[in-house]
Amino acid sequence: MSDVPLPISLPDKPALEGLEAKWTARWEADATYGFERDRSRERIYSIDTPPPTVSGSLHVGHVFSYTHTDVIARFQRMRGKAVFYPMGWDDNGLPTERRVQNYYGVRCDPSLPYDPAFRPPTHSAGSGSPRAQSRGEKPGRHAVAISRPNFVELCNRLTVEDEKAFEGLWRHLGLSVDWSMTYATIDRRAQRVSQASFLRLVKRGIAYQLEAPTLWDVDFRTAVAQAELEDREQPGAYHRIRFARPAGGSVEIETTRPELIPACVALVAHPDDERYRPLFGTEVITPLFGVPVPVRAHPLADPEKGSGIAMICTFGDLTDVTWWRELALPVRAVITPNGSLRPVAWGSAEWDSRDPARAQGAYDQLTNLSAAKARTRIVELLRESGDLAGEPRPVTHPVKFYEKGDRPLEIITSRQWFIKTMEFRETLLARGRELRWHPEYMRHRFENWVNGLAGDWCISRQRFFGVPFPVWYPVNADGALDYAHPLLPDESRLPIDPSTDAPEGYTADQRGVPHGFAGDPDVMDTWATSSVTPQIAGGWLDDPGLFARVFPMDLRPQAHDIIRTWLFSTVLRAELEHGSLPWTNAAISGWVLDPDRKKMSKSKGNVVTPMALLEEHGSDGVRYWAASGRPGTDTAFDPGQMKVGRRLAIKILNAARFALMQAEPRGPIVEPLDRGMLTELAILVRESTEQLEAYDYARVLERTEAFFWAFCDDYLELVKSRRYGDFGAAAAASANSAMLGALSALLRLFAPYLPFVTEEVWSWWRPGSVHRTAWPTPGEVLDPIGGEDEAALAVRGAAQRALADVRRQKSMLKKPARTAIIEAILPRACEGLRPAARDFQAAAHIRSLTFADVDEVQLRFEEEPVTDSRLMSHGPAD
RNA sequence: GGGCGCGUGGCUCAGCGGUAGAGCAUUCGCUUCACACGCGAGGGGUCGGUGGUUCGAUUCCACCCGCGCCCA
Repeated sequence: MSDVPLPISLPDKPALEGLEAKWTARWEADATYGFERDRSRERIYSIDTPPPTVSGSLHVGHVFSYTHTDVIARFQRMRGKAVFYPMGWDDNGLPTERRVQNYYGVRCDPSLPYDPAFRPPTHSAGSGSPRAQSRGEKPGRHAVAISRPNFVELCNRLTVEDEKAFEGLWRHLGLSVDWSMTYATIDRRAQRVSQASFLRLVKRGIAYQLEAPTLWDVDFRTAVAQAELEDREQPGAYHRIRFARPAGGSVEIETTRPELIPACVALVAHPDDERYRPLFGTEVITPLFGVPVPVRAHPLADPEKGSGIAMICTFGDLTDVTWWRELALPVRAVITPNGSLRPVAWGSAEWDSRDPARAQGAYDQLTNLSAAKARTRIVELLRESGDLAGEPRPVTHPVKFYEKGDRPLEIITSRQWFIKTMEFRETLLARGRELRWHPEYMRHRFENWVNGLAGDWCISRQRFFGVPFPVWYPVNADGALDYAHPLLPDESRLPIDPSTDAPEGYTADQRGVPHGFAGDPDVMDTWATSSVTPQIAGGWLDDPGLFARVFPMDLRPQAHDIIRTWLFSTVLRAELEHGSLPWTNAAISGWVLDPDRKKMSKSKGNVVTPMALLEEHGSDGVRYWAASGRPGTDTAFDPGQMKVGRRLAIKILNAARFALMQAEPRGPIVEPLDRGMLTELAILVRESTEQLEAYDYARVLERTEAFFWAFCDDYLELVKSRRYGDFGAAAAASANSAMLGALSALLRLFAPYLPFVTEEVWSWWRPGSVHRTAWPTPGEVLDPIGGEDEAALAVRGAAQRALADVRRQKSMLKKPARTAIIEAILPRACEGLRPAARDFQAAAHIRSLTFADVDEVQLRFEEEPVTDSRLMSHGPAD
């Protein structure tokens, strides 16, 4: 501790109020958390923070997990690393579109031209029914249709506001982010990186387009990826349905989706199923529509399920897709992108029927109905025709939904861009083993997901506010698009928007005309951009010097629910682009649970907004709660813990005030209690450093807190009399020097967790910011006492225990604290405190101390202090 | 159905081979000159169940039960 002490200036009544405002302003003005980019790689610690989605509201879960990251960032900074810690905003995609629709009462119609004079309707004008609002897609009858560029403008306008609110909250929480490096996943830099990376993948054949069956949300009218699915238990019913055999007789299948009978292309049973073996290779006739379809064999058919024979449709589920592909079946699609049944001309080439008139009569009653309504209607038709065997049997079964959607997903054939993943599965598993996970067991989530991948990653989304595909297609003489020869821009032009920019060699007026061009209408999946945040933040294309210093990054912190999306896709992209991991460590946070042990819901998070929490308990108090949640562990939302944290912060203020209020004289640390305390502190420092290196921040906080509390309640009490000078200047000097050394180290140990109170106390007597000060070392703590002092450690322990023994006796006898002890006889086991007997006797108010063969502490008290009231009632003779 | 995690005092959680710990809550006491947003003390648990390994298990192993998450 060689720094020159400042003149000590102490407040009369230290308090936590106002520290957030005071210190966030100072840190900003001093660029305390500015990244020093000229360091060499090994002296940099780089963090790839998941950009929060600004259109969602920030909730306590964000505060929780981002605090964990900040603790690590602050620790590494104090360890001497230049910490690369930018914040990003994940603006693009559906959440923002929904919010803009609801907020402004508009909807996007890409067919409209840009209107430069457009003014958004006031959002109070109403935006549809509550249900429509909650669903987000249908802004209501009175929503104003606007062009895509106008819509994107509104998206940008709203996200700017959201970003300000988010940044304000993060600053108030005390995140040590370098705000000069902030990015958004929709800004030009992000678009350039996304598009360039995409183009490189196209050129290498890793990104490809294909017309294929794709999971599709009929409300949002967009393709979705496997990672965005979730299974939901839904009520449904098994319908037993008769298919006639031409030679007579029938076969009964069971299905939960009878409305897809017109889309049936085959029946399928297990190859070993004796019941159906004779039927393989024969044909059966679909009910109502009279379509001859083959009976086929395939091992995926489950003999135990239903009747053991199933119908294959275009497409009822992903197994249908597998069967369709592997059995080379035809396509007979009836579901449209909006989820209704499309008109069909029965008897035409693709829609063969033995009785076209009857098929048409039946099907016309289904046309334009939603799948759910068509199901109800077709059941009635089947019942009338006698093709329904028995009554539908209600069941509850898992149905695939888009995680943000309201209606079951359909499988629609459409043209989409994909990134190859299946052929990299082994490589990805190897990368997963290479990555250091905190906690280790989270690796299984990743492996589980990679092993369960069912297909390549579909990255096209039929949305508006996102990164456009930098692709055009030539328009043939007949007006059709030539998908086989996409027109790609030179990388130097990026970012481009194919809906407003023209490809090289074409002019703008050739858009959409024969021999002209057409832009790809889609935008990229939000993860297609978010999976390159290390490249965006690290300056991959525009700042190679920076990129080389920060990539692969040191840390990806995130919650465990997005391992399959964010973590997975980022690992994939880094592998494809750089042949490396994107980061060396992944620190996985748990969730915040409400008192019912459920994940804290959005609505609940909104009841107690994060800012209100920070204001009530103080940022340090909330951070204390957050940092006590161990890596990966779901943690209960617990205001009680925040209060504990707040009390700890107040205790730090008061203890520091005590230590600093009479800091002279200073001198050699010779007293055993002082030496023992510092020896113990050095052990804490050493172990804390090791544990923080291993991302075990919660344990460090717990142990530092325990040490600090004992430091206050035992050590400071034991040395109080001596430091006030009762035993002479040299003895006081020893206490003061030890106390200040300990305070300095303790403030630094607490600094990553409680940045505000530690900075406040630091400013009373030390130069600069505690957050730019070197992390304490055992050597630094031990230097003034010439190394560990085991004997002193034992003295301290003995004194602590004996003090507790005396306090116990005194408490059980209900003596006032200041009651003096004329004589104390302690068991010989306590004799170890002898070298500190002076301090011990002063703290315990013991006049005469002896050791003897007794089992328990024996105390003889002086007469209790006589109060005025006793004088009145008992008289002076007492 | 598969994977992972968790089940320790009223609550929230540590510990993880040697006769049970913390904080909160509760009870009692104390205005002790840094702090009553404080200090001291007490009560409270057969560490989910059953087997096994071991001189010895809350701690290791197996199975079971319950809860949660992820994936089918």
